[in-house]
Amino acid sequence: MDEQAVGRAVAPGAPKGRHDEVFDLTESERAALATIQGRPLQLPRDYVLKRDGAEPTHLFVLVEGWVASSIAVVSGRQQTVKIHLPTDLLGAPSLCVTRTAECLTSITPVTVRPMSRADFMGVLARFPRIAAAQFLGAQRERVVLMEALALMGQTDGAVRIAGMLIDLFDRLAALGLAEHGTLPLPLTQGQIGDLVGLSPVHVSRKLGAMERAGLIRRGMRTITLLDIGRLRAMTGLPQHAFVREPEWVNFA
Amino acid sequence: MDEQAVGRAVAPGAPKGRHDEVFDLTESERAALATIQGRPLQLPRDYVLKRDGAEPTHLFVLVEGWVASSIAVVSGRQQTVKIHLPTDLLGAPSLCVTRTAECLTSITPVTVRPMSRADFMGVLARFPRIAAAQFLGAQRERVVLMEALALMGQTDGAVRIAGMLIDLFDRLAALGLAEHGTLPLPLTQGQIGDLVGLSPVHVSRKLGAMERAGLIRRGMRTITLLDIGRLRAMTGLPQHAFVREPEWVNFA
DNA sequence: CGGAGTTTTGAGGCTATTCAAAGGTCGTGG
DNA sequence: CCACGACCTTTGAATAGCCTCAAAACTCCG
Repeated sequence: MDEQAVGRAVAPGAPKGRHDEVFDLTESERAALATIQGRPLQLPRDYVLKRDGAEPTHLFVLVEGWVASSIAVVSGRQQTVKIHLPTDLLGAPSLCVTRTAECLTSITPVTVRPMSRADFMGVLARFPRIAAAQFLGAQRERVVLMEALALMGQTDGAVRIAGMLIDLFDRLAALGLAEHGTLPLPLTQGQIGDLVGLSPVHVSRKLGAMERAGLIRRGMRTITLLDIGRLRAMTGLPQHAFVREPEWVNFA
Repeated sequence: MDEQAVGRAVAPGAPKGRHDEVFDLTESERAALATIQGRPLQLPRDYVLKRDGAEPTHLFVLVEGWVASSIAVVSGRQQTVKIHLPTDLLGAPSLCVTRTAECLTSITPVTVRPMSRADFMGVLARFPRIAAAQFLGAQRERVVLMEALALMGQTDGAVRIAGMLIDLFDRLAALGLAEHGTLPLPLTQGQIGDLVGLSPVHVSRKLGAMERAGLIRRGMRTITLLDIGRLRAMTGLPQHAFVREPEWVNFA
């Protein structure tokens, strides 16, 4: 029933992206989102897009590459709370505070398009469907964070690594960037440690053990999940179906 | 310049609450939120308001009492991801999924008002300021979760307990329910363990050590923070100022 | 007063950490 | 093109933090 969608042309200035996740947007909605985005910016690896403590004047749309969002705690340690992938909106959590809560750092070379917070909120005010989609998108991020917190608090290192791999696999697969269980993994073991709350040394040990157990196979900056079902079962978390065009949302 | 607000009467059906956190709402906005809420429901302690896996057909506004939101992981363990306090909106994260992600359980006897998700989304569609406020409120929850995740992943048990106490204190103080560092704490040590990712036994040891160190004093179902500054410094996290009536949000 | 649930304390074991050093990989400059 | 240096990964050994099991003391409520 959706066959014609396959060949549907996408207007050049208004690409289909994360904003269409909940509702199929109209041309004018898509155009509004496109016009408030600045020119694409290319940035090298390990570039700090936004330092925590700064004033959150604008957001970014991630076009290409990976970006880590992290929070510094006591004694020089930091937790990476999210790996952002292409089409993600960067910096939204800090809209609610006067000084940025998270530090955004590129993991790979990246392309981003900046967007002023005033322009973004203006679009939300004028387009109720976009506002609803962004509200539900923020709730989705809450669910992801809640489950990450559950793994961090209640499970051991191997399970947390499994959870991270499953999360990245699902999101990359949705972007068409992971096939047959193989995904790019441009993270050092230290960066994986920041993500799952382990020391680099222990990440090395656990990855080695998981490879010997036949759960994964490691390549150069890639990793293959050999038993996705078993990795998912290790976490004990459900695989969520996210809402699309819910019938309980109506716009007069 | 806001003097007259002090004596402003509040319409009985439309109390000032969490929804006014970002913007001072108009009477019609407040009325719209009030009319979609069902009759107050009184529920006993340890009552499951919403089991994870169910269909998320409605939300609750918490009027009175404490409610835990938790997620079950492998092997019978569960992580409490948030303690909800009066005026909180319950169940919003699950709006984005087809089966509820979190389990809501009352910690104390509670009063809640149910609200259908369709009615709630209808109000968001009709009132852009409410939609913007809810969007920013969801981002605020993201920041709170990100910081909880950072503590869970990177710090030891004493720091995580300190973070939990500071969070509860700040939120209870904003409600006028904590004075001079003393707050009600109707949680068992097992429930605290679910919240900070420790066993009940270890919670007991750490609380004892913190009391001996002069950081806290324990009463019957209350706790007194004797050195809030030091407890806050232990976490290494900033004390956020959340936005109120930001000048970068305009409604035509 | 009795009983269920909660808190405290002790002992032993497991997970993960730190420190340390060796081996690999990659990019860069000679 | 090779050699070097920086960074990353792996492995070992000793230690710290937390868990489980277990039992005793306490609290609260019926």
